[in-house]
Amino acid sequence: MLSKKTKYGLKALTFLANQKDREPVQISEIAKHENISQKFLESILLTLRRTGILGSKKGKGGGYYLIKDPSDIPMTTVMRVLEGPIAMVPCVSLNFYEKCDDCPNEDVCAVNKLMLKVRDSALEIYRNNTLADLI
Amino acid sequence: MLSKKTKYGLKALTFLANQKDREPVQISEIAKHENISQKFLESILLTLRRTGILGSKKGKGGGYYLIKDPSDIPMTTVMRVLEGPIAMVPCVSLNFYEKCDDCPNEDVCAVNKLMLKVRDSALEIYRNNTLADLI
DNA sequence: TGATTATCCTATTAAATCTATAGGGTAATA
DNA sequence: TATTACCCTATAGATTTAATAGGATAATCA
Repeated sequence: MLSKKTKYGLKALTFLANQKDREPVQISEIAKHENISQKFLESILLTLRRTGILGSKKGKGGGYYLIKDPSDIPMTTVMRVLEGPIAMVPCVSLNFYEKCDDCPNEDVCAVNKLMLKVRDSALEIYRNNTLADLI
Repeated sequence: MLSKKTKYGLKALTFLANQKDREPVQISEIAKHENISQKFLESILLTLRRTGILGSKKGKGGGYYLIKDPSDIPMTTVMRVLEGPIAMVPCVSLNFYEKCDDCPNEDVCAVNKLMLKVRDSALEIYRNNTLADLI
């Protein structure tokens, strides 16, 4: 199941991408428009800023804004930052690989075999979709 | 992330599919061979039996066995039984559809749009892979 | 028939994760 | 220098997942 963190993050990003200009938008405005708990959204936007997807401005007239063109923000990046690994098991993860401690041999593991295919198909979607494709 | 329930269930199913004959295999044997908590596995096998994927036999010489040919057990069935909906959000689920209460309009929702594609790609994998493809 | 075997079933606990809130700090603006 | 709005950490509440406990039931076989 997709976490609310990711869901809210995606909604916030598309809201920002839909702005006419790149002027900062206040957290409160995004939260209100997208029906999101403001404080929760605050921490999500902070994460997105730290990753270099968003920029921010303090003080009056401040807020968050996209730092890149929506077509330069692939869903792989967004998903990994918000949701974590795209793979459903660590042993098929590209960016977060980890050996399963209960599985003696990856090469003959059915779970590994199946989840590798699932990962590849998901990856293809995320790679071929940018923020621009969602608006 | 894939739940351990699903992971263990898949391992148990492939173990059964790898048996030469269709003789019942005891829970304890599967649990030992696949490094799974026996009691936890017990509840998983029970679920698989209730869904009609496995058969069981009580008493001496009893155990669990596949009730169908591995090539007649698609991963869509297995995943839905063990993991639940294939979709990552209820609003794009075929078998477990539910409207999001925080989202006023599905048609313009970015999350819906993206997750629909992800669901379709996952579904294609699960539909085209049976238990026979995992062994 | 009765002892043994192994599944069947419910309830409960323990652990982990997710979601949300609280409360104040910091920097920019006018 | 007052106001605005982001910045940051900690924590609590809720939910889900994983595992355990303990016995009931049914089949087998001597």
